[in-house]
Amino acid sequence: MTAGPAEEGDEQLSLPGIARAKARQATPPKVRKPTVLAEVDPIARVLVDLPLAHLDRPFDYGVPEQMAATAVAGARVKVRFAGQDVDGFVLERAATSTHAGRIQPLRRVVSSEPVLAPAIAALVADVAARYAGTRSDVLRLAVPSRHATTEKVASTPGPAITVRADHGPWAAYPGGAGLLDALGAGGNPRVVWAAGPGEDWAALLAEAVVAAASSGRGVLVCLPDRRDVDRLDGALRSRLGTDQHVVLTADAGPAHRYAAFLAVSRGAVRVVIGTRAAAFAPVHDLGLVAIWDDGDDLYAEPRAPYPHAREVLLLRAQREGAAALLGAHGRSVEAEYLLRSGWAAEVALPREELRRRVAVSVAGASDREQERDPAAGAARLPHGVFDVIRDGLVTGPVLVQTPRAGYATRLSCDSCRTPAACPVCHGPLGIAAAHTPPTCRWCGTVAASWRCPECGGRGLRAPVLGDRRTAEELGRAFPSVPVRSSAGDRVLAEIARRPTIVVATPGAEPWVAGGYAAVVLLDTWLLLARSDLRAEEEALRRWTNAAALVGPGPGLFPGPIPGRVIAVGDPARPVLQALVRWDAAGFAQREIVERQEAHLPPASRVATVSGPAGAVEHALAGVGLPEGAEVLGPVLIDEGERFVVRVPRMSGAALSTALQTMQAQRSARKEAHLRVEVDPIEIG
DNA sequence: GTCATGTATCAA
DNA sequence: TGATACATGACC
Repeated sequence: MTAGPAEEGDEQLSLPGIARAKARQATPPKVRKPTVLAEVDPIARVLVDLPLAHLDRPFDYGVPEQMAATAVAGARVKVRFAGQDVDGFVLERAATSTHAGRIQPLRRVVSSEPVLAPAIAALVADVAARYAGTRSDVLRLAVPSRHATTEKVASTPGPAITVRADHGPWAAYPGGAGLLDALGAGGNPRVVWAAGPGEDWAALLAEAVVAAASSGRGVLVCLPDRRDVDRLDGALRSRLGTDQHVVLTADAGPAHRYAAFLAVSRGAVRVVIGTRAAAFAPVHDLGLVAIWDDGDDLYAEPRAPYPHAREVLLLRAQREGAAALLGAHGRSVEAEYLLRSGWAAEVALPREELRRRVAVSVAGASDREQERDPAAGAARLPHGVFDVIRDGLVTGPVLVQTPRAGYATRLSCDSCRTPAACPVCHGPLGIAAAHTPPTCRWCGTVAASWRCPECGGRGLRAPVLGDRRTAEELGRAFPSVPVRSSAGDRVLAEIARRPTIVVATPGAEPWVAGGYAAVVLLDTWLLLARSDLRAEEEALRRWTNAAALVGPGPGLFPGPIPGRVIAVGDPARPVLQALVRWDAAGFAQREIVERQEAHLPPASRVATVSGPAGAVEHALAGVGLPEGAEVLGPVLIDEGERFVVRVPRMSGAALSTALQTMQAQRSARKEAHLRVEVDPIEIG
């Protein structure tokens, strides 16, 4: 045994006769009290917070007698690891250790609060395995940082939930009542719910929550952003009061966040709603996981290992035997895949009910049409749109959705608006800086003599648009009507149902009780001009979400007529036809077929591996990739190179395991860190 | 990651 | 020969 600086704070186990002399020390050597270990379960298996993939496993520590009662499973502790103090969580207590070497005692129990429940420890391991990451990375996402003052306050459990679900809001959905009954009876149905247009989705979601909660089980709901969380929060308050559920969002302060977390982890509250991080909430006796609008990219965690809230919830439903509900106006490709594979059943409105609720049309915005109607004054608003706005304003507010300025700065033909493609590689043309010629954003070719392949035009236009300019145009066209704008950092949550023009960017559309009198979708070509693979799916999701805010049209005779939605764009595009037919499911099916042929998710499982030039290729060469794996690349990126690995969906777990092993081996060999992303939302 | 140990390398 | 640098493996 060697003396070193680490010796100073070291403790010893109760082995007699090993007292260490400190000859050179001037002060008399301190007599260390030998550590007496706990009588019952003297071993604590500790998950140590280390950034190293090859150390991502539990280590055994001795539990000193005085920590016998506090070092409980789930407690935060400090331990000595390789000579330094590090944080960890007690996974479990045990009578014996299988470790042959020396066993160090725990240094300190930071808090006896069991913040890492066994179910969450298992989930953390599942998520780490799924995303080829480490448990310590996932733990940072799953367990909020401690707030000691908050911890001292006891949590008071709310009374038992006695409210029964009301079947009324689900009446229009075949299978809706059955879903609520199954949840109320303690069953575990798995459902993809296509929320209809004009639906008060939060009210329906609240009934599903009430149904599952009334069976005595816990419920967890994830929503994309604060606004949607607030809506469900409101709906739940009117059904359950204020003390039966808790809201977990990142924007609450650390104290408030930790208090909410503790209320859940202590079992005082069993209904949790929140944004993506809430997917890890330690809800007791989980009976239902639900997610609203799972296609929203806010569900993708930007921190390693980049898990997606939908996948986290599905892993929990699987492991904890809970029901699952995926609700959305549109349909993500992944949700459609759950239906196709038979894992979930669909709950949707019948066709005739859809037709009663909404009528969608598409207006082409050709220049000729604008010439015919110069009085309109607004270059992007074809005649039909004015009629819809004018008619709608008779009874209520009209929503005008317009893509964000600079959202996709791809040039397009200034006469027919076809997105401009590079003549060499068909990449998107853009302008890098003012007064420079158009350049391909993929290969860098300067397209000085560009000519539109569709119409032969030579002019290019930059999409310099925005909600403000649109608002000005509409204000001139309808001078007697107030125009309000909702975008960016000035998002309106809700407006009153009176004649108003509301100009909003996608995702910022204000809610209006009773629905908009009409919805207008402008510049659809701009949303489609994005260059990534999910552009169409994402555009349809955004249009559908705006269009779904429509309420019944003016209904004097003989009852409500369908709410009117009009989109400005190319009526021939399949994605706009899907919108007209209100058939996001059909579009998702079509996407799945195309992606199967192109070996793209979800038909295939894809991972990207990036790192310093040369390192990635070398690393992948040494990995035992599953059968049928394709390695694509490299693509040069800022920090080096990136490869894409894809495998048949069946081999997804094997791919994750292989990449996790690769990371462990690299970290043991002290090789450069590689970034691995399994199922990235988009590549590039 | 830190720490301890082993082997290679070099000036004296 | 000893001092130093760098590689390697354990870490409970």
